[in-house]
Amino acid sequence: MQSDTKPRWERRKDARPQELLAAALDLFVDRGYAATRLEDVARRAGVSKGTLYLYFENKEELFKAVVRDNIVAVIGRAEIDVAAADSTSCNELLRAMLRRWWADVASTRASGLAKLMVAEAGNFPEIARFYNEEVISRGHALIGSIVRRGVERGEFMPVDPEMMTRVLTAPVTMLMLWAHSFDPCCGPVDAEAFLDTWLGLVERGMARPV
Amino acid sequence: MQSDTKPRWERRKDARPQELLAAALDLFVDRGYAATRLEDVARRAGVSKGTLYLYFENKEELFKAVVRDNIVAVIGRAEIDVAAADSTSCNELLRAMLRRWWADVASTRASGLAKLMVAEAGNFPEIARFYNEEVISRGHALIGSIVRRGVERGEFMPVDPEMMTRVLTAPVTMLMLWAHSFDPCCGPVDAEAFLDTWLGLVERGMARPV
Amino acid sequence: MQSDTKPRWERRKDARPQELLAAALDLFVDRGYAATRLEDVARRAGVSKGTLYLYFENKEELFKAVVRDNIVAVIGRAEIDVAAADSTSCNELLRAMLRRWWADVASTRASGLAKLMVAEAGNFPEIARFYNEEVISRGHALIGSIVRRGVERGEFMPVDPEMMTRVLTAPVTMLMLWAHSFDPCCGPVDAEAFLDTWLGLVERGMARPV
Amino acid sequence: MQSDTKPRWERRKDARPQELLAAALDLFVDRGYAATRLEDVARRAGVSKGTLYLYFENKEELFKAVVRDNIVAVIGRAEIDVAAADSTSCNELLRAMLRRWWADVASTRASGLAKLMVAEAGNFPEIARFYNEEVISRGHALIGSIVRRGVERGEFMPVDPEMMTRVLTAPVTMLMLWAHSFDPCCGPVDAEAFLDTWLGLVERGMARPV
DNA sequence: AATGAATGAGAGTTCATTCAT
DNA sequence: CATGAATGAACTCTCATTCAT
Repeated sequence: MQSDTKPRWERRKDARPQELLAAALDLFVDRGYAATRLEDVARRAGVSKGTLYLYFENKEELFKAVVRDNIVAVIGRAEIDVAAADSTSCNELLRAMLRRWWADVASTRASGLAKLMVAEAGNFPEIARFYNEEVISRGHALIGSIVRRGVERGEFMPVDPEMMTRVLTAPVTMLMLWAHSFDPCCGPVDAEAFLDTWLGLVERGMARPV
Repeated sequence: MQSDTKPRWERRKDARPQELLAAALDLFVDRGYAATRLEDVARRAGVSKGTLYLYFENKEELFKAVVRDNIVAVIGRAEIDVAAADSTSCNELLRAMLRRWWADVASTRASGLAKLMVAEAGNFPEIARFYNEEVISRGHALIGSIVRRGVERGEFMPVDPEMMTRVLTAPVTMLMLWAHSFDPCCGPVDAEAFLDTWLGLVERGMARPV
Repeated sequence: MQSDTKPRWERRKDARPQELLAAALDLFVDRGYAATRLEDVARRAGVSKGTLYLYFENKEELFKAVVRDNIVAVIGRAEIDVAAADSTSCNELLRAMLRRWWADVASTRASGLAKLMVAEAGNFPEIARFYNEEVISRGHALIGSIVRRGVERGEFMPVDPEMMTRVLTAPVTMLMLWAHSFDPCCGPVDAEAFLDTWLGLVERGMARPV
Repeated sequence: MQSDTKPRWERRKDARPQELLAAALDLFVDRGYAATRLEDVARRAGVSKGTLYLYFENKEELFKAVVRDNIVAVIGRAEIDVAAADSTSCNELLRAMLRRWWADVASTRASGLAKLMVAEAGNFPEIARFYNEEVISRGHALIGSIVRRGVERGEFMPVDPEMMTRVLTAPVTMLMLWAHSFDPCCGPVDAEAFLDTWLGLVERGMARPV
């Protein structure tokens, strides 16, 4: 369909943003915000420095776009599923959501964004607020609704749903953070075993019944 | 408390490295490694940019010194206490250690080190390994010994001590990280309520006994 | 007025260079050569950036074309009129020419060219020389011929016609320059009042006492 | 007093701003704002690019500083002299001021700023306003006060002082503009002859017949 | 003829590091 | 010891110009 002699623009405008976002995600995640050079992002996406600026206004906007691009769809789908799962036991639903979070986000490259946000929240309060509203709050609301339902139905102990939600999400978040901080240099955590242990604890606690 | 034989400026001189390390810790924690300007560190310590180089070879060495300097002896004391607390119930001991960690480290300025390490471990593998050995591993060993003892004595459910240790420490670690990332711009977490909820869950889980 | 044999887009095509020149004049006048972006010129002319290069080799050539294109035939007509006005009093003729200059050029958009040339003459000596020959010199010759005639006929004081010509044109030129520099941000000058004051001074200062 | 082996900083901090301002004036004047590279300014001042930023926040601030540095003192002194010259004839005073303006500003390198302001007023409305207030308005007020006094005393024809002031300053301003636009490529104007012609015209045109 | 995606040299700006004083 | 002026490499961002479509 096309001669291969001078493929100056092999790819299409439509694909560029995604290619750039993918490249940016990779580099931001493993070098951090400041250490990521836009020229490297461009090169990894197979374009030149200037091209990047056709699609993103500046480095900060690129960063925001990466954050947006890697979190919205996942949360959106999860919200729908939870709303539809009224008949499932809350315990089952909670376990399913936490495992799904792991499978869909935490075990993927996108988990690096969590570390990135922890690292850069101080430098980008605006993005931190954005991430808090679009990711953390929505995630908490999702888990929180399950906890609340479970408490109301008498499936769960009578706990403070807000706090319990933070507690419930913390270990999975830590799994994400380890993956992009200590794991690479101090050996990886066995995530499956960790999750099993964690979900077991959630279900029944540490104390041995007498 | 301090000998008065030395003239004032010499006493100042001895304090310089500590003042610089303190200033550097604050800024590294707030802004991350790359975004921290040495000029700001110097100014905060009340000296000039050039003076900093009399005490630290370069930015990287300063960073390493900050990490090394802030690995305090808290763990050492805790290790002794745990070894001595043979008669205490493991449940009590575990709760005590987690609360103590919170009180002595996580709620203090030193907690910033945790965020710093999570943020920069990828860029400083060597120092991450060092931190892992001196802090994380020792902390895990400490908590792990309690868990193992509890399991052996039949106080705790038969869990994998290694994994359970990671699980047990994760929420408190998250509390430290939040304090230096999202808290400043998205409102603080109520740490006391969080800890209570967390320790409650650890003891008995979510499921309501029938 | 225009043949309808050509289809619409071809008529458009013929108009393109003029549309581009008009857009370029506006922007060059407002922002100067360097600060004018070719993309803005193209957009203002309703075409794409690439199209501009079909008509002009590069930015410099566009600039030169703008200057050349805007050197209108006004002077030519004025030259004829002056030659024909042998019987008019030189004072009347001089006043008429200065007012006409104002009415036909200085008060119109074309006056921007003067500002542009003052601003960019240093960077484009070649085009400055061209402008000098085609506009300034001819304009000076025109006014100069009236002055010389007036002096010869004893209507005017015995002045140096060359110098007096420069003097006579300066205030009207300034009016043109103000219109495209300070007027937009510091409020416009009342041109009519200015001209009246100016011509009054000229009349009293030029006329030979009887 | 000082060995000449390693004269890394030959000049003092105190002298730097002036050296940089002088270099910047030269380059801004003959290349225009945009075409002046800060590296060239620095090199001409004998320092490196970075040093420039120790003294001026950015290019725009440097530009403003150049404008400020080259106009204030002159106008200030003239204001004092005019206020003190109450007994001089207004005609004499006016001629003296115009000649002095020529001698102190218009014939010097600083006159390039007038051209620069005309060229860049559109791009820097803020500086244009500043220049208008600090230079043009003050200059006009100065000349205007002489005109008004002359009219009141019956030395001058009954003219509108505001307008006449603009008229009176226009030719000298044009002299400044020519010097930095057409003169270099089309041959210089004989400023002395021009001024004589101009002042002659002014004298005859302003003086009230007895 | 027209488009607009792509390029890459070039300019402004920052900051770790040096060193004469 | 302490200073802070000076440096220059490195990075972000711009825009004239090209060229496949």
